[in-house]
Amino acid sequence: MKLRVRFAPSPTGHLHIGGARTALFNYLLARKYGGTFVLRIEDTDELRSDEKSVKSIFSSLKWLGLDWDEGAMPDGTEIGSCGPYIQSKREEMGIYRKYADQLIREGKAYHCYCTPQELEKMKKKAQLEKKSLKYDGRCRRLTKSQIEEFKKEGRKPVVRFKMPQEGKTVFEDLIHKTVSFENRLLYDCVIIKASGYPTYNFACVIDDCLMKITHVMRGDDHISNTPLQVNIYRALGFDVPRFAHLSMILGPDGKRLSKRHGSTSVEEYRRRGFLPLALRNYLALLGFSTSDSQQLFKEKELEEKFCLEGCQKNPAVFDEIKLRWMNGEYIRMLSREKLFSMSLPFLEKKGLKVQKNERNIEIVALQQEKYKLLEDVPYLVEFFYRDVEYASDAVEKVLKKPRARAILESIQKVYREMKDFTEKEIEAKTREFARSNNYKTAEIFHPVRVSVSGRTQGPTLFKMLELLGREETVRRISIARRLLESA
RNA sequence: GGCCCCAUCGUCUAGCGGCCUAGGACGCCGCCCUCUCAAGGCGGAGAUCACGGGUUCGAAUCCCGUUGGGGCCGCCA
Repeated sequence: MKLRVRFAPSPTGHLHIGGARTALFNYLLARKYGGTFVLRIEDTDELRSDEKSVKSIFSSLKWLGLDWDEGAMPDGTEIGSCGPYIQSKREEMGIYRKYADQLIREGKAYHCYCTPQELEKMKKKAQLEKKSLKYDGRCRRLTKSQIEEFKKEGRKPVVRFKMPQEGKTVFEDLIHKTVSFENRLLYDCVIIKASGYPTYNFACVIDDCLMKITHVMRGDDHISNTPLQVNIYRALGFDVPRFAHLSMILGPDGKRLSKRHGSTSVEEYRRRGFLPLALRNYLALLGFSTSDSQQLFKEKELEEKFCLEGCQKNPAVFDEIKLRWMNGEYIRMLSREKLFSMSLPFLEKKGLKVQKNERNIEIVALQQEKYKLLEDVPYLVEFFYRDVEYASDAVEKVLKKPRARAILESIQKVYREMKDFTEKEIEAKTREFARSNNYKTAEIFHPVRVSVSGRTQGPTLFKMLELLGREETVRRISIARRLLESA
């Protein structure tokens, strides 16, 4: 049987890091074994689901390069023969209702007329008596007259699934091995809400079955849902799929990753200049590793090396420092042209309108090894395009050195008289100047650097001057000299 | 509180009974390279394998317990 996996987000916000990791692992598993990766939208929460989130999730998945073979597509169409792939549409078709009715007919489910307030009271009471908080199943055996009474009151019932009350529900998890639950601790969960919508646990089972999903890979916060679902599969006479529960991703404080830990949506990482392949690589290493603990994976290499055996049971702390390192690695692997085009939006955001030409490509590439994020690019290149802002520490520590004034005056003259203002020539002339005047090279290099860039750190000096051009170099040295005179 | 899951350097992890005086990666420190900053190269610190019992000739690896952390306990998914 061909492997089929799915990613089934609920559209209640942007794609979260944890969701992205789940999607990635499903994608990798499908690619590795030549299976099918299905995308299903679980929008059965009528209040919180919205179209905007669907769009955002699509765009994040697409950005990460996690293409799906089947399911809802960004243009509103659907691919595949198991559709619709959006649960609200499936609900409209009465798919869930049909199976719920079947269960009721077979005596495996029943109507429950308890109101939320009554359930709340029940829970409070149980709490006081230190009993289990689960629903007590009181509506399992309602008399005809009781039902009439409720109907007269206008109560809208939910449908509850009759959970077995003895024995154990056991399943083999591909990552956790055998997981077992006592049935008497399970409870009759709601499968159809009063609104007529299915609950997650029900819709999920129906759809995974109808969509012929063979492997359900998801976060291990779903482990406790699994016995419920297994029993629903069985009651319906469905085959139970294989489960693989992935460990959680935690924040630095060891708590489940959430907004208060900083950026948590893929969208934010994109905005900050992380590269999709870098994020993908990093995410893959949260809960997966090869036997040689490989860190960096080339394109397609993850698809080849991914396997369930390499998946981790224990939770992983999300380490942005390591992600940044990895992002730097990926930025360094970019071609100059690619680096430039990817940097453009970030330059524009900072008000730098930069044409695509050889000079500008070179300017951006000049400090390629320094960027950790694309967001770093504008700051590191801005002085090429804007008036220099002299950093105070640079002025104090370098420009105000006793001999700097005289040196700047002389070297400016040298530059002014040069014919070919090229990297090689500038270096030759500058070194020659140092030698004949008995200066240490550093005495010249540093003030020149600060003069043209305003900073003590920057690209390699002579290339920087060449790119700035003779005019601009000379002009900036003048500005620096004037600054010193007025100081 | 009940149930479930988990437990190797600060972090991600290798390890699946002897090769482990525990390997790699990030981060940290030092040195080298060098026009600065990076990048790169080399080296270092960093884990009594949570703790306690077993099993075994032998345990980070298997079993039990304890502790700690996390998850779930919704007409949310």
